[in-house]
Amino acid sequence: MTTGMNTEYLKTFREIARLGSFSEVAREMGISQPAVSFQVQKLEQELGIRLIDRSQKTITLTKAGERLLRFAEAMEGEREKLRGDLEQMREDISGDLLIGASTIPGEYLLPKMLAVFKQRHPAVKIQADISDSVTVINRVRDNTYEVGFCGIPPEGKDLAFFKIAGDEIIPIVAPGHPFANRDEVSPEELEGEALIFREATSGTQRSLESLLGRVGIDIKKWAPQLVLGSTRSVIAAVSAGAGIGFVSSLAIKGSGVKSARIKGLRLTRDFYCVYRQERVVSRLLEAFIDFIKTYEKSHL
Amino acid sequence: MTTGMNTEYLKTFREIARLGSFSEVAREMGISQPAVSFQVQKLEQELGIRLIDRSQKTITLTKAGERLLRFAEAMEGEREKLRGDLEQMREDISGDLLIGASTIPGEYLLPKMLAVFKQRHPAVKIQADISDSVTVINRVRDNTYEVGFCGIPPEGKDLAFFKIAGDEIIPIVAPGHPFANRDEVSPEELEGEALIFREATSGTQRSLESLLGRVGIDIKKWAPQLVLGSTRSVIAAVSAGAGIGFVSSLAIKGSGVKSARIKGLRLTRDFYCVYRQERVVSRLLEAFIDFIKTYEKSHL
DNA sequence: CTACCACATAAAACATTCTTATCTTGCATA
DNA sequence: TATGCAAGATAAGAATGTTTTATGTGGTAG
Repeated sequence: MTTGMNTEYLKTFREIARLGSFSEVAREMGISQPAVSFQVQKLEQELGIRLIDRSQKTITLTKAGERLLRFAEAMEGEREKLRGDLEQMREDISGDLLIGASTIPGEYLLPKMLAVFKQRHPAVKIQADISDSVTVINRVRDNTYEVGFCGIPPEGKDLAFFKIAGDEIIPIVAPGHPFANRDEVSPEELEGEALIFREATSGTQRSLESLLGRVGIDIKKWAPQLVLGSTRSVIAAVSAGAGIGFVSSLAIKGSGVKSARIKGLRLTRDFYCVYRQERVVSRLLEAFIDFIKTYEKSHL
Repeated sequence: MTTGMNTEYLKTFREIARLGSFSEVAREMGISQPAVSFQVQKLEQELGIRLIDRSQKTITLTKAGERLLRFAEAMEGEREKLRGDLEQMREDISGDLLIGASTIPGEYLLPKMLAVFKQRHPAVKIQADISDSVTVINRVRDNTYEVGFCGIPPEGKDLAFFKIAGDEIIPIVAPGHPFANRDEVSPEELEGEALIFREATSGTQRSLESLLGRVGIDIKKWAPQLVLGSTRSVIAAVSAGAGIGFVSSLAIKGSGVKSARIKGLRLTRDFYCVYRQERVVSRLLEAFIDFIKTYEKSHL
């Protein structure tokens, strides 16, 4: 109903008071000039009184505008104090956290998340071990790790889990490769190419095998050109023009390789956060799980 | 980018603290329960900390929640003070205002507007005279009225004006009349009916005549059954079954008569607010004109 | 157990706010 | 005065945000 006065509008208003120009505020705040006009109009409407006299070349706050400015500044001060206090409360959360993660989540998902968490709770010490999904789940179960991140959901009621991200395994090629500018390639076409696999025990390779197996394709019959020990080495080999690799979509951004799609097929899988089902958890663990759960929502 | 913390969310939060239940707050505030959940989530996201513990049957504020509550209350207090001070400033606008208005604006548009203005500026005394459009304009020009409302735009550069509302002259009949349930009637059909006109000098009658004249219809050839002296009497006569009247669409709501439409024809006109073009105007007049200009925007 | 109550989640409807494009006005310059 | 420029206003459509409706989930009491 009433649109409500929000911190953003008040900030705009303070900037107008400071800079004395709508356009300049717009530039400074990275929004368009009409957006500034709009916000001022909204404030004036909500308060039922003119705040800024813009009939002359130079704009001036009205008396009411001056009053609102004081309010906006008081408000900002309170807001700052609030921020500080909440910061403090977050610092109260401290201790050590031992995490296990499988390769893809550990290398491509966790680093950013842990950095944000660490910034939010500076007093926390985190150690993250990287292994494979099965090991992660076992170590969470036996309480070696307090939390784990893996590519397969755990079984049994002793462990709780939730999905943290979706992923897709996609074929990649060097930019000069014939497939580089094609949206889709057919499974038959792949068979004739120089393929680069991961070792058979890797989670990615196993997912690839089982996902293709579901649609009747047996990749064991495809003779790989190379078998490499990590996602990074596959990407490096592909970049060097050694052939076609299959890697997690999460791993390729910024690597310069080109991705394709297999016709009629999405090789998707999910990653999970796993922890022991218990009534009592440490405040730290609770905060961490909570953070992971809401991470996606609050970071784009 | 950030959605910003607005007064509405904080109000919801205070209500939650007071009532201890999302659902109840939803009922009380006339919104749905998911809307309440949503707002709390937004707050928690923005502040990056859990505010309400809702894992048990009864919900409790966390420490951070308690802190936010104090903030919300301080905020509300400041907001209240601001409201009071602005109120005060509005009261500083005082004096007398003499307004002229033609019939339709004077009877159907102004009453509500003046009531709202009066509430906002209690120290102002307003007198509104009702006459016809031409008189209104003349009296504004000679400074008898400070502002005028009329159905025709003024000529000459000494007067400023702007549109305040659009209107349509439409045929009306009693609910039992053969035209009552028809969307449209043709001009020919009208000619044969018992017609009720206003006197020839009325603004409505003149608009009717000129608007129909433009499409080649000369209503002087239509013999009216009755010629009445006011919009209200036309409506009364129509209600009594005396025939077909032509009145402003603004005048008929709640009167019980049925409106029709003349095929292929919209008899539209606008109403204007008129005042003298001067550099210096009284604060009262400025506030009044400003209010009228923004009235439409801020009241639905 | 089972029913119920309270909060969470999802999808779609709905509303607000922003951007782009264009207009108007005042002022400075020629 | 014309002419151009800079600042703000306005309009229409795009992009976001918020709410609703419908449904899921879990805890608690009977």
